Amino acid sequence: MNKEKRERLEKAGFKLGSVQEFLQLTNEETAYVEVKLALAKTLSEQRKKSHFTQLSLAKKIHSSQSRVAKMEAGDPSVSLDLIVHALFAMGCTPRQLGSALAGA
Amino acid sequence: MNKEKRERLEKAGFKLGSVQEFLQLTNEETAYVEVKLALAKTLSEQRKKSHFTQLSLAKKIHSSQSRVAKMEAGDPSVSLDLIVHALFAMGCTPRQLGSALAGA
DNA sequence: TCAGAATATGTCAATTTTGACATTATGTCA
DNA sequence: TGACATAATGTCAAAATTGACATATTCTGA
Repeated sequence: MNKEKRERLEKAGFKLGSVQEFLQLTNEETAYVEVKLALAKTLSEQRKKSHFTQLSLAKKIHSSQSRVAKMEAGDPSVSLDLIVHALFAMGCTPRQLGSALAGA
Repeated sequence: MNKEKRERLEKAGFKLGSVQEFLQLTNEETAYVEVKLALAKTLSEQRKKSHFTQLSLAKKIHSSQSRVAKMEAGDPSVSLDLIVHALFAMGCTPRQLGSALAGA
């Protein structure tokens, strides 16, 4: 959108900048959540494939069963870092992470 | 390795479990760092491609120039979450993240 | 060579994430 | 059914991450 059109619209009362920003933020947030959920799902699958319980995985990465449950649920309180660490502990390769993300 | 062999080796003084654990932890850490650096590099490239300065990117994601510099350096004090958020702000798709990781 | 823009580095209070724990829910098998 | 393993949910103090700031360094034209 060019400057003139923006100025016309904003003069007409449209808070266009902030709407755009809002939409962009929600899109970013959507993408972030999708990535988190894709990794969470991969972790759950990989853990079961490796015949680990949430508790045994927790021990392996020096965490707790409840936190592993939250990882696999994609809970807002867990970081991507934690999920990624867990995935590597379950034997995933960076390439596998890449595949998981491609499907997000 | 089976239980008997492990017990023989441990009786002989090998702290096998912990050595294995140590090696595994360092491998996990290596993979994690590789992933972080791959994303950091992608962010730096994508930012330049989008003609943003570290400062303008910082504004866009409500962060600061210094933190963006640390993101692009893969500094230990920045989380994957922050880098991923920045990547999405620069217009990356989850699929692009996947490609970046595949090359890690 | 200089000035200004861009980037890097160090620090810190405030916010967020963490492991741990308690408890509840859901399977699962005899 | 009931005992037991596994998984889900809520809470919280401790630990890690964050934006902000100050400052230093590097880059880039003129």
